[in-house]
Amino acid sequence: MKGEGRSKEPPDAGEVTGKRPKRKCLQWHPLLSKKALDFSEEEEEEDEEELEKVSVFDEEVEEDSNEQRARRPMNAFLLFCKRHRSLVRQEHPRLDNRGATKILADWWAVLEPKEKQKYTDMAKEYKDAFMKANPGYKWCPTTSKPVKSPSCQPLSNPRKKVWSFPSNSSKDSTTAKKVPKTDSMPQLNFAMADPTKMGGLSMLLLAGEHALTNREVDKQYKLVKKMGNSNNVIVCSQSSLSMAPEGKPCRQSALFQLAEVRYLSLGSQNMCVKKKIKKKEVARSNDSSDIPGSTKKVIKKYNHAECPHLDSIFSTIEAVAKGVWKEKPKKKLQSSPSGGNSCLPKKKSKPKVKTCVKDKVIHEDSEQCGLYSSTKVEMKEDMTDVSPTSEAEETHLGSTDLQSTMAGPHHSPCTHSPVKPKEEAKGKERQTEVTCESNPENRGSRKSERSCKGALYKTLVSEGMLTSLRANIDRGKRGVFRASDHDANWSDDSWTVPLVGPNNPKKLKKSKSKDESSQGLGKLEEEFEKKFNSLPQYSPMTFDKKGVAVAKKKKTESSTLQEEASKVGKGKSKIKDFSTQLTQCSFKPPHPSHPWTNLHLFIESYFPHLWLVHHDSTMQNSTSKTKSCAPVAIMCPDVQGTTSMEMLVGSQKRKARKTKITHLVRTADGSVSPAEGKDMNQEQDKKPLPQQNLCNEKGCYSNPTSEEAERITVSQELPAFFSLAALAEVAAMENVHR
DNA sequence: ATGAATGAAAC
DNA sequence: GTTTCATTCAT
Repeated sequence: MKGEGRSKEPPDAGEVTGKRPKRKCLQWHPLLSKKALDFSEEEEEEDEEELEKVSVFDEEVEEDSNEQRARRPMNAFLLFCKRHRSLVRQEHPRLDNRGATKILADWWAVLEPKEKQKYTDMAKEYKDAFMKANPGYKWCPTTSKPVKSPSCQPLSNPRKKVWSFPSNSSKDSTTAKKVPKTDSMPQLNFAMADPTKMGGLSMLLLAGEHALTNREVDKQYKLVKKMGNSNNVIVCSQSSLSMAPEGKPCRQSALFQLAEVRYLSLGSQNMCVKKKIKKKEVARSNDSSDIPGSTKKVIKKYNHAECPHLDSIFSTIEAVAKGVWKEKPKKKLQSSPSGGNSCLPKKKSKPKVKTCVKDKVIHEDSEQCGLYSSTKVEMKEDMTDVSPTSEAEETHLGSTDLQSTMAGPHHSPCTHSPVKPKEEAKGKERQTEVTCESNPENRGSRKSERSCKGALYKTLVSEGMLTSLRANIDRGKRGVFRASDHDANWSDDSWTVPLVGPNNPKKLKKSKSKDESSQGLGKLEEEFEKKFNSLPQYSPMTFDKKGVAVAKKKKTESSTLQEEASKVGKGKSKIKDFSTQLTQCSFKPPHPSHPWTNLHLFIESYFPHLWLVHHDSTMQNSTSKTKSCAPVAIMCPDVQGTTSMEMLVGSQKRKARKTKITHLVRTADGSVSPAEGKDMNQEQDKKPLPQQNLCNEKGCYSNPTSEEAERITVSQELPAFFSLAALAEVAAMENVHR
């Protein structure tokens, strides 16, 4: 087992294709170098390393430090997304994230530079801080080959450095060298601690995060291990909690505090480590499942981290222990309990795993901590001690935190106790500016959670709390509002909405999980949150207006269209595959008899943002032209980006990846069908499809024949734009008949 | 795990 | 130019 991990390494390192390393690479390095215990291959950067290290305790090889890989800082757009996504969701509850992202992109596009400024500034600050904290950080870790940067590599092992965490990767030239052996931490801390630089909370955050994650964690783990983890864990969580409140007074000092804490050695408590455990990891750990340590570690992490929510955590842990974690569990069935053992999946066998998961879930429900074997025991311990406290604390903190953190004038609305979301919902109705959204998400320091988010999220989903709840809400709301307005009260509140049923464990859990996140945060995170929250949040209305304005404006300057069209025609055309989008929307084709108006409604409901544009610009076009290519065009930005696309603000700048491109090909029978494959591009280039359904010089689609249209309508497999076109066609025809 | 967007960085 | 990966979270 131990050895195995290593075996993997060679391939990665050895073969450098020249391409950037993929995720795989990430997984690789930490253990390998060391000894890779059982984990042999770690999946992801973060967590594993820690785990492993722990095991190692004696010596930490530098690699340990490396293992952890810091996450890239968010860019302006991402910050914007994070800040506004909830708003978008409020407006369009139906939309899934992808759709929301599109809208966000549109919004972003229409924002004036000035308005973007804050975001870009923050992004920059964030980045700078990050880089300071992580001197040698590479965005894209080089594979085996070190890039040019000196920071990276150690001669001895090129691969080891790959990940480039600052701490270890630190530059050789500077002091870094010693860091690895002794304690890399100190340096980092200091750097961060530097008052002059402290200005950016982001920096603080990063620094703190980073430092903690790497070294601190290791240390903690070690300590814990020695001491007996369960207790430690508890302690940690408590301490962190207690500190939170007190910390608020001085934000700037947060960093310092962290540093202090660390150095005190206190022992373990330092704040929260936020790492997410990847499934793979889990799986691996599982392999080694026999080893109690692994489980423990996991548990610990969670506690510290932002995942206070014990229940979910436990379940996750359990899953991890089993090695099943990754799978999505369906709760419905339960298999025999014994099954648990049987499923130790080293690999991911889906079916089996599922079963296991189910078992787990069930167990939990029934006995909360029904774990298996060794894991079980430990878990219990932790739980007993922790649960009560943590829970109470959580709640408490939850509100407290919010207030202190959110303090911002505008945030007030958000500060509500989790318990009563409803009220807010009412008031909230359109107050986009306030940002309730920040509340749930931000407040929770979602961001930091990123690390654990994946796991947590999965857990939630698996438990059915998240998805189902959300879906239900959506649905319900939809039913009510749907036609009328999209104001949608449905907002983030709904998330909190636990109201649904206090009794219901699921709900509770859910709400809890949120709270937990908030509470779990460290000060640093809080700071970050603050800053983040201070970013302007623009109301949807604003964007709508802008969008319209832009559209109009663009419309006036139609000249560009031509260009685009020609461009497309040249063969550069790459078509995005919208079919997925459509399908995602649980698209239901309107009844053929639907009149145009209905069609519009339909479109609007499914593609709100598109509709927006369409409304404005396209419609007119359609009037003049007999054919309604407008909607189609809208659907297919890249291609006929021409007309309508132009109006669309933003997005579509990027070309679709080759892999994602769907090409239309006329088949022998004359029908059009999507073709996949890389070759398609070439084909397209060679044979311009303008003649086909795509677009003609004017940038308009030729309409499919009615027959074709119908056929298409039936099968949803076809690219969205075709489907829409077909729909439109059908609808139009029907209308005419009437 | 995927994808949807933008953007920064590394190729 | 292309590819990764940052964010979120429904699927």
